Amino acid sequence: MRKKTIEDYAELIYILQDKAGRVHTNDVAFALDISPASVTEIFQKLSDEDYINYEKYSGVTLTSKGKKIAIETKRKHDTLKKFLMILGITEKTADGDACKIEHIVTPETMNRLTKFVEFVQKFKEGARWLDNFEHFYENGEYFECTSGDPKDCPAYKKRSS
Amino acid sequence: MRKKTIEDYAELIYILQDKAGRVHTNDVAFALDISPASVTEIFQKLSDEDYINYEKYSGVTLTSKGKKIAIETKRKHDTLKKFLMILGITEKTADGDACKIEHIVTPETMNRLTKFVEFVQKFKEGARWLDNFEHFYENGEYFECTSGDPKDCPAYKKRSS
DNA sequence: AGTATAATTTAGGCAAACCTAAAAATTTGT
DNA sequence: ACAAATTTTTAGGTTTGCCTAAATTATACT
Repeated sequence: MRKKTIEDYAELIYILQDKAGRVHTNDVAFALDISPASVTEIFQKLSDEDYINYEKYSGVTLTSKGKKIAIETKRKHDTLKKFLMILGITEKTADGDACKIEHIVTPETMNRLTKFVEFVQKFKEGARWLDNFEHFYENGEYFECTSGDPKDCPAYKKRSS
Repeated sequence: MRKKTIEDYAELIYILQDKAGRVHTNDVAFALDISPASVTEIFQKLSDEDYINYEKYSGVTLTSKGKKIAIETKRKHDTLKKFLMILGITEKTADGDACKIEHIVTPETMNRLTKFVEFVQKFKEGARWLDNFEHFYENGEYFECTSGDPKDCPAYKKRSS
C-alpha cells in the first residue's frame, strides 16, 4: 500500500473510533463515499501490514503501529490547518488543503511550519517577523522590540481593538 | 489521465523544450528515471487529450492547451518555492515540496500565498506582519510603521548589517 | 425460533501509471 | 551506402485502489 493510503485510513479510523476503539466497514465507506467492498479490501491489506486488528464482520481497531501513524498524521494535519488559517485562509479550505499536504510535506518543512505556528501563537504583537522567527527557530526564544511607540501604527490599532 | 499527471508532464516538457520547442522520449525518461516505453505511452495519452503534438520517432511539442497548463503549473511551483524559502526552508527541500504541493493546493490558498510572497518582497522591514499582510491582501497597499526607533531591536540590527 | 433486513465479504473487473523484452525506425560512422 | 549503435515503439504484464453483483453473516423483530 502507498504511504498516503496508509496515513489516510489510519487517521480516519483514529477519528471514527468509538469508545471501545472500534470502527466498522460502513463507517469508513460512508465517510469516504466509497463502496463497503472497497473498505473490506483496504482493511485486509492494512491488517496484513499490521496497522489494524481486523476480524471479519466485527470491525477494526488500530494496532500500536497504526495508532502511531494516525496520531502523527493528525498532528501534521492540525498544524498545517492552523498555519494556513494564520495566513488568512478560510477554515474549510485550510482543512481540505491540510488533508492533502499532510501526506507529502517533508519533515524539514513540517518542522518549520510547526515552529512558525508556535511562534505566532506566542508572539502576538506582529513585529519584525521574519528575523524574530529566525531567531526563535534557532534559539527557541522570542523577544519583543521595546523601543518606540507602536500605538500610531494602524496595524497596532486594529489588533488591539 | 489524472490532473497531477497532466500537470507534471506538461511542466516538465515545458522546461525541457529545445529552441524549437521539441522534447524527445529519452529526455523525459531520463529526467523522471522511468523507462522510455512508459514515456511513449504517456505521450500517446497526452496527445489523445490534446496537450501535446506527438509524432512518432520525432518528439513532441506542447499545444496551446498544454502550454497554458505548463505555465500555470510552473508559476505555482515558483511561488510555492519562494514562499517556503521565505519561511527559512532550504532551496532543495522547498523545490521538492513545491513540486508536490503545486498539484493539490486550492486556488484560494495559492492566491494567499502569492500575495504573501509579494508582500514580503515589497515590505522589507519586518513589522506587524499579520495585520499588514491582511491589509495588503484586502487593499493591495502596504505601509510602514514610522513611529518609534527600531534601531534598538536586535532584528533590525541583524537585517541592516 | 424463524424470517426479514442490514452489514459485510467474496469474486471478478477496470483504469492509471508504471515495467520488461522484443521489434522497428532512425541516426551515426566509415 | 550500409552495418552498427541508438532511440523509440509495441506487446504483454503488474500493482493499487477503486467498482458492481452476488453470496454470506449478523442483527432485529414478532
